[in-house]
Amino acid sequence: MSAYSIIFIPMARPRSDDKRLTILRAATGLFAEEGLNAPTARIAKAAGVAEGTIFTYFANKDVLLNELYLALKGELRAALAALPASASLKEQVWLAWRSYVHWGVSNPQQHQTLARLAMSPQITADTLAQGNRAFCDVSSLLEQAMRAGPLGQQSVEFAGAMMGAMGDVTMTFVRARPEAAASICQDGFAAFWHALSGA
Amino acid sequence: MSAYSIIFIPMARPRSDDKRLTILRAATGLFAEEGLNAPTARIAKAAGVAEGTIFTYFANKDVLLNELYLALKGELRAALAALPASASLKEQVWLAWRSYVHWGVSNPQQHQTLARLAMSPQITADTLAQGNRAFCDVSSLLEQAMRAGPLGQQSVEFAGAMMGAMGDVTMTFVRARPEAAASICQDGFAAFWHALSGA
Amino acid sequence: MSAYSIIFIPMARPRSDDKRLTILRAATGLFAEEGLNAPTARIAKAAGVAEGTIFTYFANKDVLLNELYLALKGELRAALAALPASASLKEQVWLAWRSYVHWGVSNPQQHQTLARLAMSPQITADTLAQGNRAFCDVSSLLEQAMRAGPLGQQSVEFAGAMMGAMGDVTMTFVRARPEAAASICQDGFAAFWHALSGA
Amino acid sequence: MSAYSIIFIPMARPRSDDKRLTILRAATGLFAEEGLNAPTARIAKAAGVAEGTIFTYFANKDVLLNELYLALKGELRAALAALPASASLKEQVWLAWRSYVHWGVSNPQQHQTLARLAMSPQITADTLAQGNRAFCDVSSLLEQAMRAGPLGQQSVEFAGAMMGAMGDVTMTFVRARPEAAASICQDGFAAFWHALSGA
DNA sequence: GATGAATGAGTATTCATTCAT
DNA sequence: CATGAATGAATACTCATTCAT
Repeated sequence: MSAYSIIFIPMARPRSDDKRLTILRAATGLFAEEGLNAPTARIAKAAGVAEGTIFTYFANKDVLLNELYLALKGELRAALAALPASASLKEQVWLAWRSYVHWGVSNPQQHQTLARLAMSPQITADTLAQGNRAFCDVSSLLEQAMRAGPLGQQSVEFAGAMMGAMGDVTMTFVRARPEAAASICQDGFAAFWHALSGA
Repeated sequence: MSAYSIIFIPMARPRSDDKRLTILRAATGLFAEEGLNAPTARIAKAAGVAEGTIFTYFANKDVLLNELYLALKGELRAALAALPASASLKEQVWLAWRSYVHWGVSNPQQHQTLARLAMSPQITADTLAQGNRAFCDVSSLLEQAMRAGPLGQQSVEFAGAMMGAMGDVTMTFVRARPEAAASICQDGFAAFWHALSGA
Repeated sequence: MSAYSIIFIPMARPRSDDKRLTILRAATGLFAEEGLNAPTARIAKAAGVAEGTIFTYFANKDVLLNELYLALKGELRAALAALPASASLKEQVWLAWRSYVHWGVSNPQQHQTLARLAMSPQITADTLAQGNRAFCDVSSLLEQAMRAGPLGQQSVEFAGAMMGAMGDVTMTFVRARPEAAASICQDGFAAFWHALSGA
Repeated sequence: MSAYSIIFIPMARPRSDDKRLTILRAATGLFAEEGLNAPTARIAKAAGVAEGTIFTYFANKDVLLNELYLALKGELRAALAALPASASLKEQVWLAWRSYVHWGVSNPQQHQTLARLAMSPQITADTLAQGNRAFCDVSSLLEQAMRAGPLGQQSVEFAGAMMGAMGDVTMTFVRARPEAAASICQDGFAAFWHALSGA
């Protein structure tokens, strides 16, 4: 950026990011428990801030919803541990799958809220698109894996959506029987891998 | 009144099943477009009845939601054409899959509203259970097909949920590219069949 | 009655007085328990008639309220047993007092509803006046008794109102301690008689 | 903010007791004119506040009613001027009576609303009890005065209720003929005093 | 006449958002 | 910037009354 740039954003970042995150976290919890129409007043209380404060961080509730969607997608992305390039394709997909399921199981509120947001009419197409952008490395993995499989003629997005959907189902059943988590997660992956690669 | 009737029971306009359905249909449309918190007043207007009329057919909005869930599940069930016992297992599953995807694609509002209801905290566990009861014949198909596959150790419900989830994804992509409906539906099924049977 | 008539309405007295009374009685009970804004629908149900039937007997709810007021005043009037002209003035007043208190205690719903109606803005001045008309014989008793007392300069209505108010208080306390009914009723009368006659 | 304040506690507009009172006063007027089911919206308008504001001061209408009851009882209590211990018993009771009647006559809305609230099923027994607590000094007066009278065997509450009831009647008649206020008030008291003391 | 479904104005209450402090 | 009282449009639900059967 040139020294002549007109818009200068000082380093003094007001509106502490900390408080912003606290609000998002409180919203996540409430949305999981009461649905997306949990009142902003309750979110504020859960976050330990004043009702009005929410609106210094988010222009309105819709903005809050969209930013929360991106934040949760970001957390999920961060949870998908680095995929070691040395490992085999199947192993890499397995690692991605496992971290996805693991994230959903250990962060049930985040996962459920993310699922609800994804279905909500308040999340814009733009936000949805932007949310997917971070997952391109997983996409390229899937692209390779699906080539010879039954979805060979379809788009990577199709395979990605399948992974999300099948992963969600798997999480649900792990949650119901946590003691069988490992086998459920593995069997779910086996099913997904067959669906993807045909073998 | 026939001359044979001895006891005269005066009767006001009977509650019409037709009107009940009109309301449910209007609700389906609005819920698909605006989410489950579409106001009852708008539902009434869309159904062409007075606001109060909704509450002669449904005690409150929650009841409306739950009954709508069951009604939509029922429509879906009815759409799953009779499965010919003569056909092979794979063929029967294929027919079920195809009718499911077809139903969702040609009834997008019903499908989306059903999906939203299924995630909503207002639908009781009891309603969910009751909704599944009608699908036991599909379940027994899946049970046979999954035995030797990767989900062999898991419950039928798991397989059923997978079918639902994978079908939903398939519908979404058919909707985006209707001209490729046939191939998308088939490829989706191929993926599902691999996931289910392992072959 | 002809053998051909299916529906036989006896003397063809329309709007059976019986049903009218049933409705008034049901209203009395509900008004006592829930206040005067108990819904007409509930009154109908309690009376065992259809919602609409109420409005063939009473043009609207206000009319129902006013007619109920008069009906209850009438019942009260009927309960004030004939006052034997042979008895002394004090004894006659005592009999009137005793029957009043007794009526209120043994008909708590009637009494409470009457009290509520009397305070309600929906009862017209005309109705109130008409309700008092039947009590002129009691009035003339009071008129004689009050002459030499502290209220000697005031109107009979004043004394009548005092009797009503003091009687109501007495009923309330009898209801709270029914086992002491007799002494409470007597002491209440003694107080009233002193207030009235000054001795 | 003073330079001496160490801790800065940001404060929004504090909840004003003034506004609370304005609402209660508006409610008093409307309840007197239209009965207790005057809509909250109209109360708000009369008080010059937004509809929602009522609910920042009173959790719901029932709470408003109960708090209004206590407020009115409080006003009445405050109106019962200090009773000079030097005066004779009868004179003290007379002062209490006169201030009571005077209060009711010069605050007809307060008085009528208080009377309606006292009969309403929405006022809890607890509120009623709490409302009476402030009147114990009057009670002890009555206790002395009633000892030798016709109510000697009864509770003070009985005498208190009589005073309230007889006072209410007196107010009503004063209101009808304001020019005769003094004599009506005195005669009413004479009647009450006879009822109480027997002389 | 009797019935109860239909009506729609009316009601208490909620809630996103603003703004005085 | 934070706060939370103030706002008023919006919402689910009620209820007196009408009217088709």
